[in-house]
Amino acid sequence: MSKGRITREHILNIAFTIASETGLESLTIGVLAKACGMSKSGLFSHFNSKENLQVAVIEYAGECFIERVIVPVRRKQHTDVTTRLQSLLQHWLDWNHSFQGSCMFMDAWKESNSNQDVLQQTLRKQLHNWISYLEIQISKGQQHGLFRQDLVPRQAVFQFYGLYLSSHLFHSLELENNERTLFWQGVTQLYKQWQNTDTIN
Amino acid sequence: MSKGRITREHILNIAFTIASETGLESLTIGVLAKACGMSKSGLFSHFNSKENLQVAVIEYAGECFIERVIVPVRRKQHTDVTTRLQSLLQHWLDWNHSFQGSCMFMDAWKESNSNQDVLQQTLRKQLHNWISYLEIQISKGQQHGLFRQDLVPRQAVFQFYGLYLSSHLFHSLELENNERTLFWQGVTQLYKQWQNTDTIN
DNA sequence: GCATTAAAAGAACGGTCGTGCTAAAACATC
DNA sequence: GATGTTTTAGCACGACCGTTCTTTTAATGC
Repeated sequence: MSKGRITREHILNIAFTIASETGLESLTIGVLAKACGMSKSGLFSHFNSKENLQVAVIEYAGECFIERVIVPVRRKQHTDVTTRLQSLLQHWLDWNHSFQGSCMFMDAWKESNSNQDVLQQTLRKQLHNWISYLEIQISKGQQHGLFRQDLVPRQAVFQFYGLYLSSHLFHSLELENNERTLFWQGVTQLYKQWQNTDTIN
Repeated sequence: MSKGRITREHILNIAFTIASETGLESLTIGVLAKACGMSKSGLFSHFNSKENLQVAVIEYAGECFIERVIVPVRRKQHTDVTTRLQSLLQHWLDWNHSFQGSCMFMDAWKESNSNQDVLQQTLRKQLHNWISYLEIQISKGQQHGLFRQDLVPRQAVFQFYGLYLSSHLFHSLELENNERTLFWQGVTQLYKQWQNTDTIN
């Protein structure tokens, strides 16, 4: 790998850390350059625009998300669907703990405002990917007879996402503890109402 | 009312509109001054610092929230608890429709990062107020025999908030329609699992 | 080891930010 | 209508932003 690619990766790594802690908006070129121990223009030449940098950071974060959330669960192919889904939620909840207790993608999504820019579209694609991945997991649960057949996967994902967002919000308001009791309580209740009644009746 | 107070109120009104559309972060003094048709320094002298302006805007938004969400429902004292709660959710969902489809308080909460500043504390207080108001409504529902006795109000509010946040997110991702089908579906399911089983058994 | 290419630094630019200071305008009071 | 008090405008400041140049340094290929 060329020297350029290596330092570029190094920059993105540090940029991801900073953006995780203080938001993508606060990731300025000057601050990032200082954190990397290099000059503004030296860093700039790797991306040629602020927007390209932001997009690169989001894509880097996307890879990191897959690494931290999806891959660990994919390894557990031998375990049953329930525990794998549970594990997925656990990793999702923990993937990007910052002091503000939020999720980087949610942060970035809030910040981006103009509907046409590249950054917004990159984020949109990543969020869509994650949502449809979750939908597929729900469908698998249905196929294994875990959930009732009339459950709409999107509705289920919608509710999962709600608990996820609520957990972040309440945690940052100091109304949710570190064990995420409210979150897991909500998940349990969702399972209960989704469960396949065929096996009971 | 003195002229100063009048223009101050006028400024806050416009500021609230701008912040609703493009976020509190993007509410710069220069932009706001231009929108108000006055000079930067003229506007500035009403607040003496950016932070004071931000706090004033948040407090103005809080009053507006009460006006739009709480007051309309409080007027319906004659109707039953269920429809009043329903109406509360409806107004909550609609109170601050911006093009990005988010809630101003959520936006602002994401943006504020330093735990000690006045802005963050102001926001925190407002969110706490709203959450405990919702908890009280749930308690009232319990007292009227609407919900089961072992329902924890905070848990209920946690789930309401989840649906609220999820609805905003999915709407901005164009995965939730304007009738908020996914949201209301979620609300219905929550009611179902909270309902008092005494009346059934 | 040298020539070529890539990477990094340095300095400067126009712009916008929040914030002071001072003078002018608008207002209220008598 | 003159006086004293708010309210507003004008201007300048230092700081930081993203970006563009030119020059120097470092890595690469033969």
